[in-house]
Amino acid sequence: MEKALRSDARRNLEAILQAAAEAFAERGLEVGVADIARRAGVGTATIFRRFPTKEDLIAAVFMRRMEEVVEVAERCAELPGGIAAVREFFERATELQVRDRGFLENIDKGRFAGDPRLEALIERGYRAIERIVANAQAAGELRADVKPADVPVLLHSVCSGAALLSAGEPGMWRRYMELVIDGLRPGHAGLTCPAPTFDAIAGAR
Amino acid sequence: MEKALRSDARRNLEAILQAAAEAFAERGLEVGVADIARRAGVGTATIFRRFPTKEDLIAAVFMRRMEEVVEVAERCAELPGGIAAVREFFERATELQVRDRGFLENIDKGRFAGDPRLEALIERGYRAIERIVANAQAAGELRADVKPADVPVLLHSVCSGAALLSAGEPGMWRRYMELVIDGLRPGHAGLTCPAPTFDAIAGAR
Amino acid sequence: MEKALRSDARRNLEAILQAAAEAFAERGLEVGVADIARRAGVGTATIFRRFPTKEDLIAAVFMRRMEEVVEVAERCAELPGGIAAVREFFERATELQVRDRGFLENIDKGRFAGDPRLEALIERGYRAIERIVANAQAAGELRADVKPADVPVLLHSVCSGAALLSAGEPGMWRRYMELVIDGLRPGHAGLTCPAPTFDAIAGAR
Amino acid sequence: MEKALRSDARRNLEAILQAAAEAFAERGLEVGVADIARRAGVGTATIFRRFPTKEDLIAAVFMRRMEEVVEVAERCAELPGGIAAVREFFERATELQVRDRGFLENIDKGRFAGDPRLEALIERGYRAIERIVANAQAAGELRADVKPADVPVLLHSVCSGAALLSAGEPGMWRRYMELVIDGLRPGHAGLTCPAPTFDAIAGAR
DNA sequence: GATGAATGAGCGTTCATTCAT
DNA sequence: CATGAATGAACGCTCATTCAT
Repeated sequence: MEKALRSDARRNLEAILQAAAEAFAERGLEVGVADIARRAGVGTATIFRRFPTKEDLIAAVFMRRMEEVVEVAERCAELPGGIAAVREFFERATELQVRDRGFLENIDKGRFAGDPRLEALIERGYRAIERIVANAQAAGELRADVKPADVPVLLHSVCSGAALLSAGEPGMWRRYMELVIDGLRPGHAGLTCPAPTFDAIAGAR
Repeated sequence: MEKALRSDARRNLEAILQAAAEAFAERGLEVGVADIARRAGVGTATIFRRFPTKEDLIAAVFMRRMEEVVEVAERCAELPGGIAAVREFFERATELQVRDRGFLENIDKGRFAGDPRLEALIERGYRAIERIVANAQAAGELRADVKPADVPVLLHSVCSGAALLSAGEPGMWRRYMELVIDGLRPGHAGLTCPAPTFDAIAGAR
Repeated sequence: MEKALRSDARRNLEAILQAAAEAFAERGLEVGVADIARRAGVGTATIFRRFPTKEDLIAAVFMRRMEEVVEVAERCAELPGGIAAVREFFERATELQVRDRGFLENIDKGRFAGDPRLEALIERGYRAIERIVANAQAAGELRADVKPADVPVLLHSVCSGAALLSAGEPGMWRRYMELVIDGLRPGHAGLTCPAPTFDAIAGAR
Repeated sequence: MEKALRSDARRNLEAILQAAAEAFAERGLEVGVADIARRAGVGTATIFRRFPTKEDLIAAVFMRRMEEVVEVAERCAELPGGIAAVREFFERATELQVRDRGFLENIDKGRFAGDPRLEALIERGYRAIERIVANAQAAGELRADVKPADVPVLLHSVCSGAALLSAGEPGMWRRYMELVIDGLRPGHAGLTCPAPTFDAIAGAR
């Protein structure tokens, strides 16, 4: 159970998380803690009181964004099946990630394999993705040889590719999302490589 | 004109580039110069003699890899047209990049926009890609609304996505390459977002 | 407006400036920042918090000493005119500079021409020197062909010369000051070389 | 006895000394050995073959210039006595030193107390200065309370002061030399501080 | 003997983290 | 509890000096 925070403390915590989220998103994970503190209008020590290491702060920010992604997935899992739900998930999730340099770096670095809260959250996301995939495949609108674990991989693909252009062309991610989605439709030759499992994704790095 | 190097110097230079390439590939661009020197069996100053700054070393290593990629593209541009040449390019290029964290970081950071030698090299790559795309579209095996500038973006997409798995599953990139290639085949609905130009890729970051 | 410093910070700042002043005075400007930190009983980063570069620390120490010199000049400008005030200025100023290797090096290197606070301070010094010279010449005790800009040059002359002996013979500077002052008295043949302006002193170097 | 050098070696040695002399004069003693080697058109190792340490090279260059100064002194000691010979020495010696940053730095740092060849040379200079002073005092044109050891101190004074202006106003040293010489004429009040000995000059530092 | 490449100790500087107020 | 000052380990880089060719 989390202790109840005093109201000013809660406000500070929120300011820190928001400042960190902005800073990491804009400039990547190497922004200094002092920069974040300045943005949040607090002292550095206040940050370290809540987050014993910078890593912990990164994880918290990452977790928040990941929560949004998982919620998107869960909402999409409730949609009437079909490729439209897959596309909806890619759209919403890409929108959340493509401008967030820190988030993409976190994924690239493959961190946070050990955090149980994060793992539980991701587990929820996986379950939702499984339903999205199952629904679309049941509707015959998603090729059968695609597996749920492909989805986060392809999502990251779209975001990383589109991020190359996102500074100058903010909406360009949609183009690459569409191209990838088109590859997921039925009617293609079989894949020559067996599917990974979810477990392989954040694995040994 | 480059001066001929003494044999020991040439050996050391090669050792440095190889050590740096390995280190950057395995651990990313933040590896210390001292680590690289140790790996190469030389002193740190030996590195700085050849590469006045760490940035220069990074650029040299990046350039080497990029040369390989461009050569692959040029070779594929000579192949009999069709989607097979596109696939061949993606295969060979992904193979080169997917295990190289430093290379992917360089792309993500959009560096080296100002280096004229690199820009000339990339220009060559773009020309080759244009031919690959034109050939495949002439053969009716590549959807018409795909443009050459999409290729480097999609290549980076495949590599970034597959990199998530490459530690544990070294060959998995092929799966995602195939999925993306399938999205490039003709017969899909039109893309809702106009194509970027090459110039937009390494743009304002 | 300068923010008020916390008491511990103020103490450390003072310790740093004093340690730096001593170190530069004794051993010249090439003393390492780490040496100064050790002398001051602080970590190196504490120095860099207040002085972003070593150059800034040097400038601050230089400025402090220069302030003392300028205050001496202003005090001497208030004295009843005559050569005695000139001598008083040389005495007090030489006393301040002759044991300070760092200060003399700074003058020799002609640095800090660009710092506006320093230039304003030096301007004040020049104004005071002009008064000292005018008073002494009005009293007929200073030769008429000496100009104000000669004073800082001659002061540096005395200090540099006397510094050769100051280690073994701490009071010897007085001898050379007297010799130089004697050269400033009226009754000598005219100088063959026109006077410089203040502006020429910290000029192109 | 010096070994006879092969002619190319002698040429190299000369080139090194000249390059070093120029470099030290223009930019001070902190110029890198590599810079000097480049200027001389030799490799760095060639310099270190002749001069085991940079210090030794500095000493050799210093010695050469000092030889010129001593020769000037000896020539002036032969002139018909009077203040004119003193002035002639100051003129020639200042001309040699005022544009030579390295030389002045060497004097300021008080080095080379231990080199027997240098000490012998300086001894010769002292003897010559003693004669110059004695001649001028015998002629009644130099104040009696000035001692020979004052001369090198005052010479350095003139050079250090005038060096402040020498970049922009190359002939300005003459002005300060004249002012100092005027202070050496008879007819001034006695000095309050006893004269130093030659031994005190390069003493404890 | 001459070269220039290699060296490693040391520099100024940064930053996540701890401590005193 | 919040602050910002202090810390020291680590970084990129330089240079007098040594070594291999």
